[in-house]
Amino acid sequence: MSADHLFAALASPARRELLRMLRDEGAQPAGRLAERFDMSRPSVSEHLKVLKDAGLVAETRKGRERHYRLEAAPLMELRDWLTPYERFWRERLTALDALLDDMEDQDAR
Amino acid sequence: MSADHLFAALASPARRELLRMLRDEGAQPAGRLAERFDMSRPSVSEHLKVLKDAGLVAETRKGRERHYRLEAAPLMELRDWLTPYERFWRERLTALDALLDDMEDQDAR
DNA sequence: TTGATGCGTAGGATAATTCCTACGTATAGT
DNA sequence: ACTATACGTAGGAATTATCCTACGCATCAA
Repeated sequence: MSADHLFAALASPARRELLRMLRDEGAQPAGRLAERFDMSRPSVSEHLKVLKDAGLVAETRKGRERHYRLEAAPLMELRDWLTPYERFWRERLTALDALLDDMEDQDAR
Repeated sequence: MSADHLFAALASPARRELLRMLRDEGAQPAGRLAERFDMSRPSVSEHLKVLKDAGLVAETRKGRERHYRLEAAPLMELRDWLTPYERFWRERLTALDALLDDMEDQDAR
């Protein structure tokens, strides 16, 4: 629920890259993620922990492996957070449209 | 353009609150924003600077005042960043639907 | 021109983040 | 039982973030 954790988790490029990998390549064990990362395996583990605390990732243990999978629900909260700004954005656009219309009126004279 | 600056700017609750104020109350001078903030005025100034560097805010100088206004365009980039995750989210939902359908089939027997 | 107002910048203390290596724990295979 | 594998955690160094007070620079008002 805490938006703070969510935004903080997304602030790191490394964590966003992890999310992207899980999104495009599906659930994976931590080690496989770390292999293609320019970062030590333990550091990747910590990033995964941050993502887990933010609810962006969930783990299922399979033997000694831990598969991580993307949990997109918090990102939909982010979309909700964004909504009132979209409205603002559109207002700005329509204001711009109005301005352009005025300029056309000027030209028409 | 750099998504890093954008995400980093949004990581701070104080900065998100500033954005909300500008969104809900319109453009304002820095001092008026700081008045209702549990934070020193110079600190608010720095937060505004971070927001400006991220393109989320623009200033227009009016005499000795500086009016800050929200620039929502970068947030629309954020929405674009979000899009491929929405697809993932829907896939999960349809997978859940399929599962529920299966369970109904089971019950129907 | 003088004094007050609106804001930003400088410098610094403290806390948080980010990365590492070393180590511990649990499972799998032999 | 013993070794190798897949991880996480501990502890610490280096960087960055976050806040403050003190100060400087314009602008306005008289």
